[in-house]
Amino acid sequence: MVTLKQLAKELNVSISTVSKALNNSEEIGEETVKRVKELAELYNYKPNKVALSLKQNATKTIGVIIPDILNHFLAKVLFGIEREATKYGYNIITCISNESLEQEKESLRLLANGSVDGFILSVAEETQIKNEIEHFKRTITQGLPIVMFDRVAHDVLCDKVIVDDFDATFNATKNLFSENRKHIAFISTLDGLSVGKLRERGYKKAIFETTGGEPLVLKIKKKDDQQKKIMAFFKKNPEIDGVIAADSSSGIIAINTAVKLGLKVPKNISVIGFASKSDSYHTIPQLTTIRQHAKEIGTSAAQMLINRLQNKPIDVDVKTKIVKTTLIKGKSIL
Amino acid sequence: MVTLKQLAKELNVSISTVSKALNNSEEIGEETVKRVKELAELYNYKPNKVALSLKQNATKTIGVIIPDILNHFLAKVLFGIEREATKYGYNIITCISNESLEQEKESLRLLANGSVDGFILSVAEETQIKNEIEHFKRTITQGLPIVMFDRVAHDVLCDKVIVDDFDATFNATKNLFSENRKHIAFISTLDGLSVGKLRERGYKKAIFETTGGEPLVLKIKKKDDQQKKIMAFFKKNPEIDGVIAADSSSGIIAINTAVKLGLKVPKNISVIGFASKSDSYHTIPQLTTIRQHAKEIGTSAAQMLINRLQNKPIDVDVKTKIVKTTLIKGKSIL
DNA sequence: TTGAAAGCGCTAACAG
DNA sequence: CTGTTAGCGCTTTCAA
Repeated sequence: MVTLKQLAKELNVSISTVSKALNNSEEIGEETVKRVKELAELYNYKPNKVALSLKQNATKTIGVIIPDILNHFLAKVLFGIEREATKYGYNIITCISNESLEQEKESLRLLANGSVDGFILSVAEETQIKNEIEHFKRTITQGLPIVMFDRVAHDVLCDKVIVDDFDATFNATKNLFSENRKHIAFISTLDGLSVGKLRERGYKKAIFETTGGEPLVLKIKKKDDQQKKIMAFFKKNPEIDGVIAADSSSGIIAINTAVKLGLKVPKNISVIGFASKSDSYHTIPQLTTIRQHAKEIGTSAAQMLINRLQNKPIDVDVKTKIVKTTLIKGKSIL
Repeated sequence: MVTLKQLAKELNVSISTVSKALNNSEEIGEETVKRVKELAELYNYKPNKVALSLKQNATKTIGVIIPDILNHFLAKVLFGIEREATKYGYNIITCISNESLEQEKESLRLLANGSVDGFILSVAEETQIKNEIEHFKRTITQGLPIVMFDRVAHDVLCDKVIVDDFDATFNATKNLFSENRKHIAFISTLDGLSVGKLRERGYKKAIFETTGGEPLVLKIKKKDDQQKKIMAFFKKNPEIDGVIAADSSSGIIAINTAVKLGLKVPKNISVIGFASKSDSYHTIPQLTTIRQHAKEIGTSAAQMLINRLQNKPIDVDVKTKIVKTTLIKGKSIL
């Protein structure tokens, strides 16, 4: 890479002249500016980012820590963050915590050394289970703002972007009741997560409000065979005529399992799942989905962080933005 | 963030003494080292990454440019890259080209200013179609090594990690012939990509070698309704008794469609698709998949790049690593 | 209109 | 054993 120094030498002027010329300073003579710019162009000069960062004490880089890149929702949020960040001239450094508290801490620690100006993150499962928040607080105290999305630590004072998980399942369940379903089950692989709990509560509230009957909940662990669990669940509870799935794969597998068991979807059983558009094509009939607008969540999170970074006076009041879900009707409900 | 300067002042020693003490230099007295380390600990001192990068003229950061983060395969490669990079103390800056040549160029340009030490990338679809490679060459000439994976530009001299796409579909097709299938179709959404073409060729070669009959190919465009296309294809060609799907969703939809049409899988029709483990659970029976070992591809790519970065003498000969696919039998073939 | 110098935070050669 | 100095590439004040 060419440096100002090299250009200056070649042009027989000083480094500062070159710098000013390239930055369109009024101070420099027209002729000089022209000469400088031409040579810079020729050598494809680009200001060294690292030097700029050091000088300006800001990297224009955002640290993003997500628990799982293979999760379609999280990947899509990342996409949204990347788009928005790029738009404002920010780069993103991505770390994957793998749902591990240790890795989350480590990533935070490693990047909190001037590598990034702030963080956008979704809390790891282990962190939520152990309810650890010190590492977040420490980071914020150090002067690095954090924006949390989806899985948030409520006790940490920072900006947040969340989904209306409770309302989403509440409304979805109500929806199935309104098409006269009597035995609506809830299937979830997200038991350890704040969002999983909220979704379960929304479902239960709808059940209690409507029938006063017993909720029917199937919790699946990561290591379980999801297909087998769901098949066994359906066989054991043949009265099930509606399913709310808290995650994308459970909804897909529920439909396929129902079909396999000879049930007609949606004639005999309705299914609604948290899933993306592309997931909904993985079943026949197409899955009715609760969309979380992952990309918008990413966009909002990035906006909030960049906003905070650019408003120098440390704004004390934190904001929580709720991105509302939308129920997109496929053919899996009446 | 605390700096050496502040520590030095507080300790009444020089900056370099502090620096040396913290770096366990032999030069510094035991007592001093102790005092320095204690204060550093107290203030949670961490060397400023940006200053180090400037000094050492290396950022320990890798630029990763991928065409689509929502593609499960690419996301998994990214995961592999992140793991391996982290292991060696490298961070990754991720850019998403969105299959666009312009964005790919822009990302390369924006990061080639000292932000990263090298690149790992998979070529955007538009770039492959237009066959543009100048931006890659320019970057390499600038001294930034590139490692390409999966979708590579063969005319660019750089390290590459690729999949044995041709062999994979060739063998998969042969496999279906060996279970006595007579009318094997090929379904692909990847027509514009180098890997899509290779997969088609592998299939065709197997067809020609075995039956001498006509290949039966369905190409689906991004904007098409994939479910409808596949349904129509099956209806128009009821003789089909085997399917090789070049992408993950086509395989899943093919099985679901077959089931919908009343066919028994695998009794009446076998299906093999390029897909991940989690995808294979999206069908009943479980999809037989060609696994690309995405994570290993990421790991290898990262290793190759880091290796090149650490072997200062610019190694001229480039390597291409082929990661072999594995056929994982589900229940969708005999 | 141009240049010299300081400084961002750090390391390292060299001097004391 | 400790300190001074230079320098990584850049911007910016101040001096010429």
